[in-house]
Amino acid sequence: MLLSTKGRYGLKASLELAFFYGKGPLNLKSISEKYNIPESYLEQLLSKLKKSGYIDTIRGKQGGYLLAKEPKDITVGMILRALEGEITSSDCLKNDKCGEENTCVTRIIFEDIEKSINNIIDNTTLEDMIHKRKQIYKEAH
Amino acid sequence: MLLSTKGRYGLKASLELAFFYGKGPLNLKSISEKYNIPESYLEQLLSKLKKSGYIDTIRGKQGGYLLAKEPKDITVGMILRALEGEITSSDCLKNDKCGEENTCVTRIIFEDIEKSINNIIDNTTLEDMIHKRKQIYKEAH
DNA sequence: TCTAATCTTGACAAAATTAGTAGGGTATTA
DNA sequence: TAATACCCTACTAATTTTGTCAAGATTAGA
Ligand code: FES
Ligand code: FES
Repeated sequence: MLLSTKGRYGLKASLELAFFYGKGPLNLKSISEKYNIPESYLEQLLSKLKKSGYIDTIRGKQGGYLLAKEPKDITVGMILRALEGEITSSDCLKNDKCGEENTCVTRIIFEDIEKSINNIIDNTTLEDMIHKRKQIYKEAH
Repeated sequence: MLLSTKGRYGLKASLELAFFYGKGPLNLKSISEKYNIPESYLEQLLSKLKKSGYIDTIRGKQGGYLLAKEPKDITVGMILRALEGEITSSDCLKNDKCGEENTCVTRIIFEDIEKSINNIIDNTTLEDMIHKRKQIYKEAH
């Protein structure tokens, strides 16, 4: 499996923040309840996203989390990498554990897979996803 | 990470068998030594591939493993799925743990990723990889 | 000022998965 | 018939995932 719940939870939360961009902070509980994500776990994820610079926080009453940049300037890849680390098809690509180095054929296909994954996640912004959500709602109603 | 060592080891071994297709069986030790894969571990993987019908075995002296079909009839996807189970970007796609079901936007991107992965692994056969290996050797020498 | 709401931090723990190890059993053939 | 090689199951170690918990810091608003 490419992504764990970290990426899934974190991306959903980011998307929620993107949806509220410009409308004030969202607190942890509201997000964790809406998407049924354990509060303390989500907290850790949002903390990572903050350290990576994608999220800002406001402490104290009425505080919460908000996107640090415009939705169009945050890609899905940024969020996923902040949470899951490098997104890779096989870790031999990063740590060359293979031994065959330059003549490994298996490597070629792993690279192909990885390129196509990166191509998707690096070319989809949170704004793109908001647009898609709007389309979905239109179709549903 | 999309693939564990299971898929990596197993794909390498399968490729080795594909390379020797029609030239008699290869024994476990020769493969495990060549690619530096723990013997007993590889044994388990090859056993799975046998149960899935991609590999035949010959017991006893002079025995070993051989591909059960022509390299052109075995895809990378078949091997990987036999070893790793369903290849997926996020398991919410299989077990709909999400709760939003039909209106989940996050799901869309996971589906895109998965399609592009499947597109690659289902359209690459072991024979394709053998051709690539030959090209690589030509370039290297 | 007091207090409740909120994020902050770091340690801890349970569960699941991965990556092996080990060893006895079975079939084949030189 | 002995050596070779696959077969099978159980066990273990290591790692990662998926949380839980508690004490603290900050702030808005009564
Ligand atoms: S580099 Fe990944 S298997 Fe060779
Ligand atoms: S279906 Fe996967 S996050 Fe909604």
